[in-house]
Amino acid sequence: MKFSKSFIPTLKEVPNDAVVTSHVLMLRTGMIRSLGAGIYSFLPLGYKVVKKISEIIREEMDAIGGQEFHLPALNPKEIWEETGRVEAFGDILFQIKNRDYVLAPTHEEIVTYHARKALKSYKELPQIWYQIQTKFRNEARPRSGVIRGRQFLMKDAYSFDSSYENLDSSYQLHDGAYRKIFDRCGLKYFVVGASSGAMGGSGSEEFMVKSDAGEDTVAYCESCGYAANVEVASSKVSPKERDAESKTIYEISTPNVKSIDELCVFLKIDEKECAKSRVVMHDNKVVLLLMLGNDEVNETKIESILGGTVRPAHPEELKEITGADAGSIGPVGFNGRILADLRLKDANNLYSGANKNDYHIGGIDLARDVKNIEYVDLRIVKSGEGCPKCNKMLDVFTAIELGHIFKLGTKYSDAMGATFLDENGKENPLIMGSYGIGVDRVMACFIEQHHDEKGIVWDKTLAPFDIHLLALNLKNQTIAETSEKVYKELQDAGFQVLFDDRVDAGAGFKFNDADLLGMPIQVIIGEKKMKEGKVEVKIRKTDERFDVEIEKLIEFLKALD
RNA sequence: CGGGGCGUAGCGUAGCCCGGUUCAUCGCGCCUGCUUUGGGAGCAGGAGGUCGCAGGUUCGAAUCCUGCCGCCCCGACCA
Repeated sequence: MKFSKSFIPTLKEVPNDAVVTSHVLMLRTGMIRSLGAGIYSFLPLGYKVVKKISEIIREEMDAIGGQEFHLPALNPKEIWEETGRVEAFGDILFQIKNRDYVLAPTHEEIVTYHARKALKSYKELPQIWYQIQTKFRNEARPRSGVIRGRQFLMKDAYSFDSSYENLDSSYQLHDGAYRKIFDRCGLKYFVVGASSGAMGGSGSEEFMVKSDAGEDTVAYCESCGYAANVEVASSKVSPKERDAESKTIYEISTPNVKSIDELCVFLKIDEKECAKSRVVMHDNKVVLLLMLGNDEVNETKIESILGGTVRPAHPEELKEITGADAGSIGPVGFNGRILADLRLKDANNLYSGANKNDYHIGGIDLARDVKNIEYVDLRIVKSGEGCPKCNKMLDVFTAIELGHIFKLGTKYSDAMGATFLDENGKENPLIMGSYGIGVDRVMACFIEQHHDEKGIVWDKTLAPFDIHLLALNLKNQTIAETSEKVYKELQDAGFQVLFDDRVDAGAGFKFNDADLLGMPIQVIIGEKKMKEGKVEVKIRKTDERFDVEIEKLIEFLKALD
């Protein structure tokens, strides 16, 4: 492809409304343009990458027996009503105004619709159906470029099995295929076990990539691979040690002391000697949560312990229940259910609120002074704490979800009456799995992981072109002729070449564009090396440069692979 | 959906508080010509604008007021 004839609108300046690196670079390299919030056009260069990713996905899906479909994005609403998901999706589901259609945000209903009509016998199972297709979700707040859009490309796959054991193997096949896909794409990722949530079913895993642009927070252990959403993650932290002797309980006047930090300063004590109280309402009942020092409460953990939703008590409620305002509340004399974090188990000589404004209590022995206390894991895991599996250091960071695999079970086949006849002629619901990959996210994540201050650094696998050929001064006849010849030879040798043949662009301009676009190899033809019958080969990733005789160029480049 | 910010040429911006002969600024890009060609070139000339939209205040609005639309960020949400 000749640059002069291509539509590759690179930008020198960073567009105003891009913040995330991958978004900035996708705009600057002319791979995408925005059409509205969360809606992007893929330009030729960007679409080349999309096609490369799609091809890798196809190969790996085909390798596990997947069959590619192309299902409509425009769906009759009544099919979605069969599973109750019009309601479940709510505002996320785009609905067509002048006909009863919806724009599909995923395709469980549609594959189940076809399966119910066509799959009748256990002999036809298992089936793996997939497609690479545009999905629509009316996100309240699209962000981070292509990472969270209202329209996006997704590979979605669905498996149909005759038993849960067979579902397990379909699921394992996908797990393997996903690892191959992300490996081949050159992504550094990790796998997080997740609860399947409202999707239903018995198990699921998320394929995640570490990124500041991420929307999930995960705890990850580099050394053993432990990974968990911070909502459910635990860690090894030392509990408050029990002193040999318990002091007697005593009240302290602590005017205007509200926070644990203020209390520590005021009393000249360590935060590990303090028990922090938080009061929440659950099912109209009061629950006091007790944490060591400044440990933070994990809302998700409480909700799974208590069941149902929990909200913080209002200031008025606090006053009524405890007799004090936030900052002076404590477990001693508290009338209600008390949950304490495991770190506080049977601790003594603690300081906490006195349930009386401007007073705290010292010398608390939880075993002695507080009755009916339940010890559970309530903490939010922090970076640097011990991995629950191997005790090495945990890292806590945000991550982007690239892929998700679910064991669905019979949620959709039950709702829609998709059944098959087993060996005994008995009718059973199809047992399903569902498996998704965000194709544009793969692209964005690759860029997040593979760039430097000059631009993108592609690997050969996903690069839009293998080689960026730069002819520096095309007004020089020799260079013009040589570069044209080299361009042909490289293509004949099977390389995909982007040939910067722009006559009026200066050398520096071309170098910078080449570094920005980031093809793995640059072949530079200029007067300097030309005199010796040589061209320069530059490796984008390492900035290594080689002077190569023109006749030996192809041979040299092939050896690089 | 709550909070914040922004909207001036393709991109990035100045002007807005304090309305009027700096009122539409500057840089990049674009077009023409010449020069230049190993790290985002130089000179000369040129094109490009309903100042997001609608209303209002005023003799006069990019500037003040109201409403709407759009975009970005934080949060909530996220099968």
